[in-house]
Amino acid sequence: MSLYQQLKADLQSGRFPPGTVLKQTELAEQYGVSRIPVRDAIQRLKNEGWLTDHGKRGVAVPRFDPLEVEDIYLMRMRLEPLLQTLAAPKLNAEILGRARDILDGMEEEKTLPASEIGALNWQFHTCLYRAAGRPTLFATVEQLHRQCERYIGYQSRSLDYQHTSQREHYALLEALQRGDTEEAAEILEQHIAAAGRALVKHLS
Amino acid sequence: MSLYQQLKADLQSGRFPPGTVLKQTELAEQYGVSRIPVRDAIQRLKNEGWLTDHGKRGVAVPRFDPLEVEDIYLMRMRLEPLLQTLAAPKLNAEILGRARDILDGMEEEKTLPASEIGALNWQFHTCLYRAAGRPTLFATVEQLHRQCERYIGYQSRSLDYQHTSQREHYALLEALQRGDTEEAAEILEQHIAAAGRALVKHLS
DNA sequence: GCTATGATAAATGTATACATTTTTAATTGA
DNA sequence: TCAATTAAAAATGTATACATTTATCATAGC
Repeated sequence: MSLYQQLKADLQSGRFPPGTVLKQTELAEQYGVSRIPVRDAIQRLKNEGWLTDHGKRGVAVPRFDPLEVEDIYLMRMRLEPLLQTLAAPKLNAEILGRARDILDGMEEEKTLPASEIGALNWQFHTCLYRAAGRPTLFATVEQLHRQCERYIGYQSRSLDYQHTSQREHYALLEALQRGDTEEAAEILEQHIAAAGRALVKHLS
Repeated sequence: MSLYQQLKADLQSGRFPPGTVLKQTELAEQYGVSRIPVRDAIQRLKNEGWLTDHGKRGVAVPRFDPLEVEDIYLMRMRLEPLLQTLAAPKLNAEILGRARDILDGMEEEKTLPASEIGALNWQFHTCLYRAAGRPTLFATVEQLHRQCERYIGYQSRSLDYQHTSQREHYALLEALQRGDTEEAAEILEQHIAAAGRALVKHLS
């Protein structure tokens, strides 16, 4: 397990509260490594929004920023329906089947931890997105999702929202199955908007 | 001047043709530094699309990929009008004046090098975008622009396109001045689409 | 008491040296 | 001759040591 993964996990778990300033030297000591891997990890985590520059020295754990959440979800609302629309003509029974399996898996297990639900949820969408064969667009969409992870964290969502979300997932899948690409894009846009609202609500 | 800047400039200038595989050791030797700053520079350049992973060892200078250009411009077409729309209500005479000054500056100097034209062009747009006060959205838009830089490079655009582009810039500015936000967004979307087409045409 | 300036400490940037991994090439065996 | 296995080389990952920059604090001057 790389230091990047360790540090990211610890940031997710809340070990370093927002506002904390981290120094290379400190981190190297704490994790028992030299500063070289620390530097690498910090640079990656800055790109993913887990850390931000703190003046000229050190990096800080950013505070939760509702405006950042709003921006990310606005972007996702515009890019993900586009990617899915590009994927739609290339979907086949196998891919749609895999997507349905993922949904069914989320449905069955009532006892899944929140982090697992989140992972399956993203697997469902990427399973469809990947079919587009558009690596550049896919990469940006993935990046935005990684930026969201900081906010989603390990916080559990309400069961109420989880139900709504699953209904939307199935509706999306059915629209795609009958080839109604525009309807699917519309559902997805609303789905992302709802996720954004739920997240903002949860954070405040 | 950091190694990152040097390396990026050399990639832009075509010193390393697409397909070239670069090793940390080689680069460190060539630039007369140790591998530490080389590693830092490589990681940043990978994030900006100037380099890509090459299996498990080394990085490669990516070949020009029309699909990547299409993806980037599709994204820009959806995100930049959004950002500008958010900025529109916050524009004032001072900002609009600065934007106009930049345009006039591009107009006057007929002898500007292509790279300078490109820089001024981007200054014009960011001058407007910045007013939105949406750093996250702005950062993603900037990142997409940096990804474009690899393709725009130092290649000069046709004077014909340059004229059209400037007309669109002025039309955009006027729409914003009279408060017609929707018209401005429409112009911007078409402006980006045209830039994308011109670039693809130029590359083939 | 407050600001300015300089000395000290701390943090980061970089070089060198070593450890680990991966690739390459060569040798062996069928 | 070709495939497989192993030894050598090369490239990357990481630790330690040093250089440079930035921050902190104490002291001097107003």
